[in-house]
Amino acid sequence: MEQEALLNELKEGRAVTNLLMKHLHLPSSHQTRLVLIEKILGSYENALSILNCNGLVVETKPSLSTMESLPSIDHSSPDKRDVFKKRKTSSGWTEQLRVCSGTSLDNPVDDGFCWRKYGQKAILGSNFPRNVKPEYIVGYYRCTHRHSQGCLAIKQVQKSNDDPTIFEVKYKGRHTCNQTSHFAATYVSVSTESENEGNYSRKRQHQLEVKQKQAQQAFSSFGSGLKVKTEDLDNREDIFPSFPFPVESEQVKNGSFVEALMENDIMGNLSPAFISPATSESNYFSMSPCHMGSFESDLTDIISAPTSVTNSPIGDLDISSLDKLEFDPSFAFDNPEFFY
DNA sequence: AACATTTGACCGTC
DNA sequence: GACGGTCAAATGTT
Repeated sequence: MEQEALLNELKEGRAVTNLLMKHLHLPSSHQTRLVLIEKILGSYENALSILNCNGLVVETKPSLSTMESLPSIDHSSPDKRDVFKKRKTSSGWTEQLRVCSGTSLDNPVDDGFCWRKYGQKAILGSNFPRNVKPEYIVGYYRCTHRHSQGCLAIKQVQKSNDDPTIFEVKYKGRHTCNQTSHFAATYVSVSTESENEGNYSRKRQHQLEVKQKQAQQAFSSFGSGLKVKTEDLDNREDIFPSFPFPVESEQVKNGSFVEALMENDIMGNLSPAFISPATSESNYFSMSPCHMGSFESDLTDIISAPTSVTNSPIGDLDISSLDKLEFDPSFAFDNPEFFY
C-alpha cells in the first residue's frame, strides 16, 4: 500500500525531526544533526518516490546553481539587442514555486507583484527525450517596473502539459521597485492599499481578496502548503524579500506558524519579508504534503504551494490522513526547528 | 493613448 | 543543431 508506506515515511520523518529538535537543545555535535537532517530528507525523498509512483506530480527538479553565475543585465545600453542574450539555463533561479492550481490557469500564483509577460516558450522537461513533444509551456515575466524603476525581478511560470493544474513558478532576482507586495500590503492586509500599486491597485485588490480567500481555503484544507528549500545561498536576502507566496494562511493568521518561527528564533534568520536564511548550511523547510519537488537541487529555493483545493486532485491520496499529520501539534511542520 | 499580451525571430550556450 | 531565454513588432485590451 503506497499510502501506508507514505505515512510511514512521513511518520519517520516526524520522529527524526523531533529527535533533531531534542538534539538542538543538547550539546550534540553538528554532524549528528546533519545526519538527522539527512534522514529527514531521506524520508521525504522516499515519500516523494511513493507519490511519484502514485502518479502525483512531484517530479524531481534539476539542480539550480547559485546566483553568483547570474548574468547581470546591462541596463546601461538597453537599446542594444545583443547586450543580453545569455542563456540562463537553470542558473540563478532563486525560488521555485510549484502550484496545484484550481485557480486561473493564466495566473496561478498572484504574488502581489505586477508582472509583465515578455515571452513564452515551449520547453522540454528535464529527462525528456529530445524527440518527444515539449513538456512545458513556460511564460516569461518581468517586473512591470523594470523600466520605470529598474526592477530586475523576473519569473517563469511553467505549465505542465501532463497536468495543467500544476504550475511551477521560478523567481529570479529581487524586487527593487516600490511595489510593496510582500503580503503585508496585498494578502495580509488587503485593506491597506499600496500607494505604489498605481492604477492596478483597486482592481488588483479585488483579485487579491478573492485569491486570498482561495488561499485560505487551500490552507485550511491542506494545512499549509508552503515549501521552501534553501541551500547555501549567499544571496538569500535577495530571494525572500520577493518571496512570492501568499503567507496569508490560516496558520499564519492564527499565528501558529509565524509564532512558532518567532518563538524559536528562526525569524532572526528571516528576511523582513519572510525568510532570509542566514546560515551557510542547508536550510530547508517544507509544509506541503503534496507538492514536494525534489530535494536534490543545489543552491536553490523551492517553494511550493497549493493555491486552491477546489480543483487539486492529488491522485488517490487521501488528504485527510495527511491532515492528521499536518495538524498534529507535535508534528515537526509546526516546529521551525524542523527547518534546521 | 497607454499598456499588456502574443508570437516569431534572434542570439548565446551547450 | 537543439535548446532556452529574450527581443520587438503586431495585436489586443482598457
